Amino acid sequence: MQTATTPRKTPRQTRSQATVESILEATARVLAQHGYAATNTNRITELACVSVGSLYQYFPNKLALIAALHERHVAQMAVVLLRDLSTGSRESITKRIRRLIAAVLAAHRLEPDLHWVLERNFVALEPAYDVSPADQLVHGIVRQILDEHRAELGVVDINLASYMVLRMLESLDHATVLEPTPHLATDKLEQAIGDAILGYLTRPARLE
Amino acid sequence: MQTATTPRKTPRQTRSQATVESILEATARVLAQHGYAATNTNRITELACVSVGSLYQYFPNKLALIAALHERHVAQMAVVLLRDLSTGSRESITKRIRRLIAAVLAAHRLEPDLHWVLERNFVALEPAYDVSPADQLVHGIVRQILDEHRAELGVVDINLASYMVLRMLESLDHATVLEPTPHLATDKLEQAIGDAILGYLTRPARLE
Amino acid sequence: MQTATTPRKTPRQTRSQATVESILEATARVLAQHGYAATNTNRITELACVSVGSLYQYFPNKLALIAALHERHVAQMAVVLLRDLSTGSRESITKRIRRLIAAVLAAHRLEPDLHWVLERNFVALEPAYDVSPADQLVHGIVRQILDEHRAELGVVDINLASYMVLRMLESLDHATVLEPTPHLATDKLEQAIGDAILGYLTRPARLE
Amino acid sequence: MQTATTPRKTPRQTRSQATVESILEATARVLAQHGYAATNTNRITELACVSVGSLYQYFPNKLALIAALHERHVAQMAVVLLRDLSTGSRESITKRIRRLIAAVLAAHRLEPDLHWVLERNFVALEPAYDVSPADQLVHGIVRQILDEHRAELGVVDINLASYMVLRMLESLDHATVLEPTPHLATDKLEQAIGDAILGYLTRPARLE
DNA sequence: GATGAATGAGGGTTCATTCAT
DNA sequence: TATGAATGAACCCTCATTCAT
Repeated sequence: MQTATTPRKTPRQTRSQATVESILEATARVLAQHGYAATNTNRITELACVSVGSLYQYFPNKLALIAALHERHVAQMAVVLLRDLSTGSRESITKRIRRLIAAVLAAHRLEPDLHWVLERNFVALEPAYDVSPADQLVHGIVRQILDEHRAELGVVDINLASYMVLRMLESLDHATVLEPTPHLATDKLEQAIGDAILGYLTRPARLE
Repeated sequence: MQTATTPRKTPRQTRSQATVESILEATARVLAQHGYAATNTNRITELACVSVGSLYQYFPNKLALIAALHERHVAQMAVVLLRDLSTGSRESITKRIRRLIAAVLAAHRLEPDLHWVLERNFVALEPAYDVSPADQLVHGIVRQILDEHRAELGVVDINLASYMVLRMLESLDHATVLEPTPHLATDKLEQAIGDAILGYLTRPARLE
Repeated sequence: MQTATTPRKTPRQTRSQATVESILEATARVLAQHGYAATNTNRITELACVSVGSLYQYFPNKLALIAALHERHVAQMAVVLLRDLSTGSRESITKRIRRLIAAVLAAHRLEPDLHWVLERNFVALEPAYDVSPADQLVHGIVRQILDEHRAELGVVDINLASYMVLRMLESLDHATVLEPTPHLATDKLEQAIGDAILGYLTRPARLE
Repeated sequence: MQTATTPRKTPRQTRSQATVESILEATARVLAQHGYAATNTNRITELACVSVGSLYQYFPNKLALIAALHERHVAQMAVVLLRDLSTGSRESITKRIRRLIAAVLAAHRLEPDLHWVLERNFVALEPAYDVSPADQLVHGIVRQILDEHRAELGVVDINLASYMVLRMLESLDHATVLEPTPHLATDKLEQAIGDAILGYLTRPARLE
């Protein structure tokens, strides 16, 4: 079953791997620098010092190329997340949340512009790509934290709570990394994101 | 000084007003249904039952057309916001925040898909359009609330706080309106958004 | 027999005459200022403060409009020529040639840019317009001069000679009026044109 | 620094060279046959039996294509001029002028119609193209002749004189080659052009 | 008579994709 | 396998001309 965005063939020789690598790298740079609309196969292959034909030897079409790039990108993010989140499962909830935020921020800082472009254009096109391995990883960790600290927190609906936390994480990270707001120091923002999430989770009473 | 996105001429007769209206309407529908990339002048004019020439009588180019649509859209959002936010400036902070959330949600529900597409594609292209009247309105109200309840809240940095509140508002509303999450009832989500913002604002102590 | 470039109807009322006049005037200005390619009916009617419909009430199409303008222009040139050439038929050949040159230059100076544009674009399109009344007038005068001074000149073939004189007149005048050559004073050029034509006509011996 | 009329890429393979050649050839024929206004990329590519895409692989836009054609054309003219003018620098002025006229006529006869169209439309659009290699060549030769025969001639102002000679050359050649005047034999015309120029240059006295 | 809204064929240009070499 | 020349559907936009009001 060969979907439209499946890579055409896997390169076996090292030379071919280098070609594919340089194509992906070029795609990433063009996307990040010039945006989705200005990203065309000519620009990519020129920057990659490769002929168009080569591109189509490994990718059936443009979308598949970008899908592959997306996959590679989220895989790289997942590496960072796994590295930063593999420990600390016995810490306080505050520590764990703060650690989570730091990890997600680090992952977003890998290639902010590329991430931005892919998120805005590609994922919107292909909703299936929304639930990437990295997303799932973060998702799982959030659920786990909420689960393990359920007693401690006033949270009733874990589904709702984790959804909220994920949304806040994502959007605040986006804002922090991708839109460098002048006059707002990054460390203060990171602190504030933690405050917001923890505030939501641990809010003692509803002062209606 | 005629910028590239200024409408070409204002329709005077009722007939031409109807034409412009139908063009804008068609543009909105095509954008919402098919997305930015698939929105071309042919599709628009076909749906509007109008010739290409008519489009270009009133808009100097495609971008100007979308700019006009954006302007119209945010104006409509502003109407809703003004209607829902004109009162209640003497209520408790909780009430005010909840009212604000409800208003912003209502505004986003006007044309969710169109809003989404414009936000993701058009505004990204033309950053000048980021600070729409509607945005400024909400921005002002948030600052005002924080200002007037400063004593009550533990907030120190008002810039930071209002930035955070705005981000949370925006992204959570987006999520709520644009991505109909199954298993999460809208009213509960709205409640949760309030909880999150109020939690952030009124969080009594930092439990580090 | 209604050819394609025949004016549609002659305006009888003074108001209509004013309209036609202002259309022609606007056409002349647009042609002279912006060139043939940038001359379109919209620009013309805007400058004329007249609706497109009005234009098409008096001219069946764009070509007819320009033909009419051309006709008007050469008529104006003819007026100047007639005024300056009506006397002096008994003077010396030198005087007559110099007078002719002065007259043709004066005629070209009426609307140099417009003349340039019409000559280069319109006449090439419609070769029939090449032999305008003004041309015929000059043509006749040249023949007459050559005829009357035949004995005096070494000229044998009057056809050839008048052809040559006309060509020299035309091109040198063009150059003088339309391409203001720096470092070459106009009066010296005018003198030189006379020298050239007279030199050709009166050249005593062939120094082969 | 890539100006708007610089060719896009130089064809390396023989196949692509043939393509470029056939495009230029087709452009020349369309221009010569149908004129500047009726020359569009569709017509060109159809006649060249080539797709539009191919045209735009080698020329960034229509103007660049025509610029390239112009360049090629004047280069071809320069070849003829160089061939015919490389000798004879020690002959009498009469011989030299006659030789010059014959050479310029030969160059103009290469592709009269194309030359005409390019001169009238393209060069007028892009004045930078006015001073082509061929022009400069002729210009230099005229100056040289006048300079070397200065004593012999009554010429005082060499600037003025060479300007006049060039104008006469150009316009008379134009007329001779491009407008086949019936009843005027070409050889007689060529003779007359020489008479005119020599007459101008050697005119003994001013018979005012 | 006058207006100007509406039309749509036509033109320039791009770019994903194919395929002969 | 790699190349890059060739393709052509599709897109944006212009402007001469018509016609209902």
